[in-house]
Parts: sequence; structure tokens; C-alpha cells
Amino acid sequence: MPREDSRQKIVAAARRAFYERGYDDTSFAQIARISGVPKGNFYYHFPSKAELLQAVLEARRDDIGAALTAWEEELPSPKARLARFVRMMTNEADALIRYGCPVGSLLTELGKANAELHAEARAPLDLYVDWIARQLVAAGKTRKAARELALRAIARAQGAILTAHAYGDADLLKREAKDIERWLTELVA
Amino acid sequence: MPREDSRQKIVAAARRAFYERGYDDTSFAQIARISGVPKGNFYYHFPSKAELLQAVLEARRDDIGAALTAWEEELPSPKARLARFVRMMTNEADALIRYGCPVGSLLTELGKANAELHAEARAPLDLYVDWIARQLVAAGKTRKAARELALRAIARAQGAILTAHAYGDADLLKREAKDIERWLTELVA
DNA sequence: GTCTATATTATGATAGAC
DNA sequence: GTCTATCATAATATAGAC
Repeated sequence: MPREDSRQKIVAAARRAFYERGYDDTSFAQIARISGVPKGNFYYHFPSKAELLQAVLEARRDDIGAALTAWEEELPSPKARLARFVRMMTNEADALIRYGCPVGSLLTELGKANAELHAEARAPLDLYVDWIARQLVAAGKTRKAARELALRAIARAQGAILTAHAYGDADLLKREAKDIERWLTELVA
Repeated sequence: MPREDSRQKIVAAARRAFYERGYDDTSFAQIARISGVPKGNFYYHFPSKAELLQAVLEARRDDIGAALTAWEEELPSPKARLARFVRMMTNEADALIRYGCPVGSLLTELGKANAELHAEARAPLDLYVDWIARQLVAAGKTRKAARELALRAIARAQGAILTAHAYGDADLLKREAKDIERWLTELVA
């Protein structure tokens, strides 16, 4: 067994469980069961559950960053890139309907009584905001307008996912994604 | 002390705590401390924590229903009523920035691993959706279009609140409220 | 680095006096 | 109806053998 392998297993299992069950409701016992790593081992890799969450957030940040970079390389125009962003909502529709947005739902949970972790959980959202704003600047918007519009795009996506999740309504999600894509791409037309 | 008074105290304290700290993270001990009612008494009024939550949801539903009825009586036009709805976002800005939306954040938490309570928690949202749709029908929209637009209005409000809460950004909330109000009122112009 | 105990504490829930 | 114990359980976290 390669070194650090059990650490990765723990992080992967925790990432999934934190998403599907929530941070607070996920116990080390469950992560141990899913990952196959006994929970006694957890504290060798992470001094606390909060530190495990930070590792999960870091992994998610890495994945998001890689995806955004890939889209910038693959797609030539800001318009196509923005459309690709919105299409995440339909590509991942099943999970979004079942569990909500992994970034947004975690932010909501941690925003209640956990200021430090809440701030950390914002980082994945920042990646999206900055990336969208960059596309809008490339399309001629001012920095200020670009950031405000990017935040609006994130807000609309979050709201659509939350509402579609609340009603278990896949059509709603699809409809909203279409409207957001139209609005965003017309902005850079 | 009037009959049922301690029950009301418990519900009021639970309602506030569930909002500010989340359902799972709020213990009976905390509700007991806030309400002044010993937790041993809780089980006389509610057979379980889940039942207490249902009482909280019922109280919230009553309040929302009363507010919506009042707006319909006070305000003559669908346009003015819709504007009033959106203005909740700025009226309650402080709490929304600090804790998020009481309806949306609870829905997000319960959506993770609690299908029954999740369904119950949808009821307050339904009140808003139906009320908004009714205003749009009164303004000439078809029932189907009205419902879809009402859901979009809810989605936009939820997204704006979630994002403003995530960033602690009151300006963002105000900006989005303005944009949503403009969009909604132009729909019925 | 990994695993098997186990400590400690907090929780939701009960029993039963008043 | 109200309150004071108290139970049973499950959680995070630790100790220490290997």
C-alpha cells in the first residue's frame, strides 16, 4: 500500500459524506466504514474533524481550479466558457437535485455557528466568482461591473439549485439553467 | 402562569435557535437555557425533537400566512404586493446576512439526510410561491407561467440571500433585491 | 503508519416525585 | 403540568501496542 494512500481514502470518503449527509451529521465512524480506514488512524493524519474538513475543501478547490483552467484552454471565447459553466448545472443535475450544491450547502451549514470554517468554505466559491469575472472583463466589462455580474451569476445558480433541490424538481433546474445561460451569454454578445 | 405558556416559550426559543444555530446543532439544553423552561418539561409537550421542529414550522407558517394576507389587504395592486415581498430582503437584511434565510437554510440542512422533515420544511416556501403566483395570475399571466415565474422569483431571492450571507455583503443583498424587484414589477407592468 | 481499545463529554430521551 | 434526577447512546478524541 503506497504511502499517504489511507489519507487520500479518508479525504475522498469524507468529501462524499460531507456532501451527502452534511458536515455535522457525518461521524468519523461513518467515514471509517466508507473508506475502510479505522477511525483510530484519522488522528494521525488530521488533528481534528475541522482539519479534515479543510483537507476536503482543499481537494475540492484543486478540482475546481483544474476544471476552470481546462475550460479556459479548451474553449476560445468568454461566451463559450460562460455557457460551459452554466452547463455544470445540467450535467450534475442528479446530485444537485438530491443533495443540493456541494459548495452552497456546506456554506449554509457552516454559516450558522462556525465563523472560521465558514470563511474557509468560501474559497471554492471565490474561484468561480473570479473566473466568471475574468471572462466578463475579457468581453469588455469593467472590473467592477464584471465582479458584480459574476456574483449575480453565482447567486442565480445557487438559488436555482437550492429551489430545485427543495422541490426535487429537475425541470426547474433545467429551465433556470437555460435562462441563466441566455442572460449571461447575452451580456457578452 | 397561563396554560400552554411554557409550550409557547419553548417553541419561540427553538425557532430562534434553529435559525441562528441550525436544527442539528441546537440542543435541548440550549433551548432550555434560552426559554427558561427545564428540558425535562419538553417531553410533556413534544414527544421528540422532530416534533418540536414541526411546531416551529407551524408557527412560522402561521406568521408567513398572516403577513401575506395583510399585504393582500393593504396593497391594492399585484405590482405593489410583489414589490413588498422583495422588500422583505432589505427589511430583514441584518439577520439574513448573519444567518441566511430561515426557510432556505433549514431546507438545505434537512435536505441532507432527513426526507420527512425536508418535506415539512417546504411548506413555508410553498406559501410564498403560491402567493406570488396568485399575484401574477391577477396581473394576467397564465397559471403555468405564473407558477414558473414565482419559482424563479423564489430562486433568485434564495440565491441572493445565500450569496450575500456567504460573503457577509449587505450591498450585494441590496443590489440583488433591487434587480429582482425591477424584473418582477416589469413582468406585471 | 496503522490499528484496537478506551476516555470523556454531550446528546436526546425517561422515570417519577410533586 | 412542571421539575429533578438519570439513562443510554453516540460523538470526538486519546493512549498505546504493533
